[in-house]
Amino acid sequence: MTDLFIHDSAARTTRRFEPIDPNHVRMYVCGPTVYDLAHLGNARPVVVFDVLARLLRRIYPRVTYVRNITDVDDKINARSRESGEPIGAITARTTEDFHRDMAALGALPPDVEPRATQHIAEMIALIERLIANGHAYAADGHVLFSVPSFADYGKLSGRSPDELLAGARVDVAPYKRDAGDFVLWKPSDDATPGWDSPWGRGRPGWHIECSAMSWKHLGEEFDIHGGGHDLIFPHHENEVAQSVCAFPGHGFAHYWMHNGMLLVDGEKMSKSLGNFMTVRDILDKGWRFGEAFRLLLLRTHYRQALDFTMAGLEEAKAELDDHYAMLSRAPAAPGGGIASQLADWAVAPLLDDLNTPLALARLRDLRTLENAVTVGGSPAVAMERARLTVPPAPGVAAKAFREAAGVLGVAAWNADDWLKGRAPRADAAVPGAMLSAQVSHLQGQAVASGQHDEEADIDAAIAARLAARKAKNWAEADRIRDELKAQGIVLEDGPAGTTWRRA
RNA sequence: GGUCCGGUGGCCGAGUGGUCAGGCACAGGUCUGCAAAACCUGCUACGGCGGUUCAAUUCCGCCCCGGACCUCCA
Repeated sequence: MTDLFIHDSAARTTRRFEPIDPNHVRMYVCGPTVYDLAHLGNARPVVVFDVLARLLRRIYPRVTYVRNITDVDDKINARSRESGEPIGAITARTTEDFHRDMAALGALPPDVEPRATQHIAEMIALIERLIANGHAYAADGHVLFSVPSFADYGKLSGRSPDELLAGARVDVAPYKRDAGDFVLWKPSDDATPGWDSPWGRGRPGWHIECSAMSWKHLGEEFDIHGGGHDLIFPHHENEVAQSVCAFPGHGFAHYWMHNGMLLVDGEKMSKSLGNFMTVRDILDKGWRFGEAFRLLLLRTHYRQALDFTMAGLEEAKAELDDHYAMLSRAPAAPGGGIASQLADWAVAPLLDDLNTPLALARLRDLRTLENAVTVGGSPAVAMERARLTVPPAPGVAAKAFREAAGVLGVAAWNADDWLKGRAPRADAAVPGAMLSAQVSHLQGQAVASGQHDEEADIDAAIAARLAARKAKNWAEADRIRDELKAQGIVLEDGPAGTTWRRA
């Protein structure tokens, strides 16, 4: 395994990744504010940084991946006022929905998933440090960060405080010393959640939670901080200001990574625009569309904008169908040797700032290699790209495929279950946490459909067709095939007999 | 208005100063009772105008178009 390079938003260039401690890589990614179902755009950073976490774990002996849950926020308060549902119920339910949806996208849980409400003490401690260091002040029940006190403010997002003010879209609160100052702590009235603090009963501002939680779980300084591109300003800019000023001499995050926005009809999908589609909407099309959506996300480089279309989702689903068909055909083969060499070749593009589209192209070459040696055909073109001089033995390319696909987190299901559209039963490679979350959500669908009886009917129809074919009664054989096709069952005649799959 | 990112073949989408991306769709072929699957072949593009260079899709400048951010946002 060679070196990893990642694009650092702060440096605005791609840098070789050099961990603070090669024996323990630490990463923080901004998680959801839990007041509503996750939309498609929310899923992008989850999937992107899931791939990064998998890659880091392949390279380094220990990785701590922290992704927070923001369960105190004025949007949550507003939702509660509108619906009458208690705040605790909203956040608990939405957190559970989020876990379920992300699991259905094949995202492994982070190592630590801190809740903002459980880190109020750390936030208060940070704010006290900032006041003591002369970077924050209390005013009118609020505590504000003093932007002019931090010379590097604006460095991350690449703007000067003057520019920021020129385009500011909000009125400046009277208690601010400087128009750019932002809230660390604000007072709560009796109807709003609040915690006792040196400045009275109140609640945290938006940015302080991430500074507090990354500090608590990763320390004053850590390797990678990730999130959506739209968080660079003000969220991440303010995080830097808070953390660096609270802990002078520490660099906070060494690398900043930001994923591009997911668009729909050419515009950013966002809750404020109301043009969003939820992950749940995708899953309602069938459990296989969870992984199809994950593949769709990875087919575009993470820093590019991605325009979501249903046609793209269907294409991703079809690609997975072909992958699983290959996997179900391939014989078992030992790992190591050529298999690991091919897996490394397929994964290698990820080392270049997570070039998932190229890695996926190599996965397709592994599929072609396997198909050529197990089904028949020429593996020459794929061999050339994979720099092979001899065709791999049957099963070897599939073995490599499984290993490389595991880093991308795709093609993780049992191949036969996928093809036959059965209740998902993940392969052993899929960790239990993911399995249980997916099965609990999805198992009901298949069981309710009376799947076992249906499969018996399909097998009977295939047997009847076989008899017709033996009698050279082609009309009857084709009639049976067409009848099954109308039910979404596709038959394939091969040398080893007839197989079927669900379209 | 300010800052930044992008415009690649019918569609999606990597990448590169000179030699292959890849996928989908489409067309043809091998195989097959037919079909499907699989494999093979074809389809050869880099928004516009200048500049640098022996050579630019790739570097620079300008223009056009799209998008993001400018204290709700993944």
